[in-house]
Amino acid sequence: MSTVDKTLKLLGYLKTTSPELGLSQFTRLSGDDKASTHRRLTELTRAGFLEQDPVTKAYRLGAALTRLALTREQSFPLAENARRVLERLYEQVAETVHVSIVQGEDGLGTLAHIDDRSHGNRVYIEPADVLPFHATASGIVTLAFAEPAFRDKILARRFDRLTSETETDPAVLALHLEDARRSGFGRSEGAYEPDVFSVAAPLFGRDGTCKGAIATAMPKARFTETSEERILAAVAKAASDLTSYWGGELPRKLKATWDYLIE
Amino acid sequence: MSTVDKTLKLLGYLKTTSPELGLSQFTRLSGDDKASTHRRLTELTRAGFLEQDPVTKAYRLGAALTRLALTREQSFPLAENARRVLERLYEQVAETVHVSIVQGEDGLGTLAHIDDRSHGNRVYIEPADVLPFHATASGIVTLAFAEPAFRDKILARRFDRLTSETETDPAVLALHLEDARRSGFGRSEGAYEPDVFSVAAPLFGRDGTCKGAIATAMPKARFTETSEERILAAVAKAASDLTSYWGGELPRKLKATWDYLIE
DNA sequence: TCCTGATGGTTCAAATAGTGGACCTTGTGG
DNA sequence: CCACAAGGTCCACTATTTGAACCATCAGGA
Repeated sequence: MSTVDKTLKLLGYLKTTSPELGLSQFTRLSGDDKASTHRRLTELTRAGFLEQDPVTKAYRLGAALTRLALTREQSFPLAENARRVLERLYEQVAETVHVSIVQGEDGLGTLAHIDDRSHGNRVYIEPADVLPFHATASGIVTLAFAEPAFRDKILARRFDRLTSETETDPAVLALHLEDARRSGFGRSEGAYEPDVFSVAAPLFGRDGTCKGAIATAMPKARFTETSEERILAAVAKAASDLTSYWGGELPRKLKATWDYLIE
Repeated sequence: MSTVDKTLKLLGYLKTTSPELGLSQFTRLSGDDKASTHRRLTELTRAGFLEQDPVTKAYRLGAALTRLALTREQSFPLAENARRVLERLYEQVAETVHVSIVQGEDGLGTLAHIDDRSHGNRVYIEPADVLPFHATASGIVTLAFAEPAFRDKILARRFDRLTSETETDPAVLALHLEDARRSGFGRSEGAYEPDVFSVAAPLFGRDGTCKGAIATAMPKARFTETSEERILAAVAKAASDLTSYWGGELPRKLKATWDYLIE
C-alpha cells in the first residue's frame, strides 16, 4: 500500500460520530506506529485537509475539503441538479423527498432534501443523519446496484436493529437486494423509523457506478394501491433525469424495466 | 517535499476554469515526469479524490471530497450556521447578503447567500462565481485580515480590470487593505459589477485565522448616510455572531473597533 | 512528593517505496 | 505512410519513508 493511500485513509477515520481525533487514536485505528502517523497528520494539516485544534491538539477535517468540494460542485453541480429534480418530484408526489449519496462504508449522506409541507402528518429529514444501508429504501437500492465487491463488504457486517421492522439477517437482506435489482426500487416499511414508508431509485454517475439514490418518504397510510404507480413513475423519472444531469446513464436492463413507467 | 504533498498538489490544479485535466496537462503543470504523475493520479482516483472519465481519460475532482466535506459540514455546520446568520442579517438590511470563504489563491467561493426579494432593483449572487480578492468588498476585507504571507502572495499578482472602477494598482490596494484593517469593513463601489455597492466584514475560524467574509450588496443609490450606520452595525454583528458559531474569536483590536456598533 | 501511564511530539540508521528515462500503444492530422 | 501527441507501463536506481527508542508534559494515585 502506498504512502499516499495510508495518509488519505486517516481522513476516513473522522466521522460524524467522532469528528475529532488525537494522534494516539489515529495511531490505534491505523495500526501503524506513532511517528509515521504523526508525520502523515502533519502533512494533511499543512495541505489544509485537516485542522488541528491549537488547544486540545485534536485533528478535524479541514477547509481544503470544503474548498475542493465547492469547486467540484461548481464544475459539476450535483447538489444543484439534485435540488432542481427534487422540486419537480415534490410537485408530483407532495411528500418529503431527498437525494442521498454513498458516504464511505457507513451508509448514505443526504445531499439535498425537500420536506413535505402539504400534510399535517409529515416525515422530516434530519440532514445530519447517516442513512444505514440495511434499513432504508435508499440504502437497499444503492447496495443493490453497487459494485459487487462493495456490496459484499457491507453485507459481511453486523446490522443494528433500529425498529421492530428492521431486517438484520444478511440472507434476507440479500433477497431484498435481489428484489430491488429486479424492480429498480428499494422499499422500506418502518425499518428506519416506525410507520415511515419509503421508496427509492438508484442514481448513476459518469463512470457508470451507482452513487446513491433519490427517494420519497411518507406515513405508511398514504402509500396505497391507487398512489403506488403514480409515485413509482415519478421517482423513476426523477432518478433517470438526475442520472443524466450527472452525466451518467441508467444500466440498460434498468432502463428496460422502467420502460412502462417513464415511457 | 513529500510524496503526499506532491500528490495532493495535483488536486489544486483543478479549478472552475479547468475542471478536467488529462495526464499530460497535469504533467506539464506539476513539472514532474509523466510516470510519477500518472501513479499519483491513479492513487487519487483509487481513493475517490479524483474520477476519471472512462471515455476522454480526463481526471476531475471525485466524490470522496463531497463525502468528506459533507462529514465536516455535519460535524461543524459552517454552511448551516452561515445560513442562519444570513437570515437574521437579511431581516435587518433587506438587501442581498452572502457568506464567502477563501478558495485557494483564486478568490472567495460563496458558501451561502440570500437574494434580496424586497426591491425591484436588486443584486443577484451568482453562486458559481469566484469573487476576486482585489475587486470585491469580501475579498478586500478577507485579505486585510489574512496571514501576511498569504496577503503578500496575492498582492504580488497582476489584477484584472473588471469594471471602470476596478483598482488594479497593488500600492492603492494596499491602502484599501489598511483602511479595511482600521475600520473592520471592506467596501467595493462598482469594482466587480457596475453600480453595485457592497460592504463586508471578516470571519474567523477556530484557529484564529480569517476564513472569509460576510457581506451585503445593493445598488449604490440605497447606501446612504442614513442607512450606513444601520447596515454597518448589522454586518458587524453578523460577522461577530458567525465567527463565534464557527468556534473562532474576533481579534481583540477588531472587537474594540466595533465596540460602538455591536455594544 | 514521587511514581505511573497516559498524552503529543522528535530523532536517525535501516529499508522500503518512489522515481523517471526509455519504451509501448493508440489515435489524429498532414 | 509518417510524425507527433495522447495515455499508459517497465524496472534499475535512489531518495523518502519507516519505526524503535527517545523526550516533554500532564493527570491521577499512593
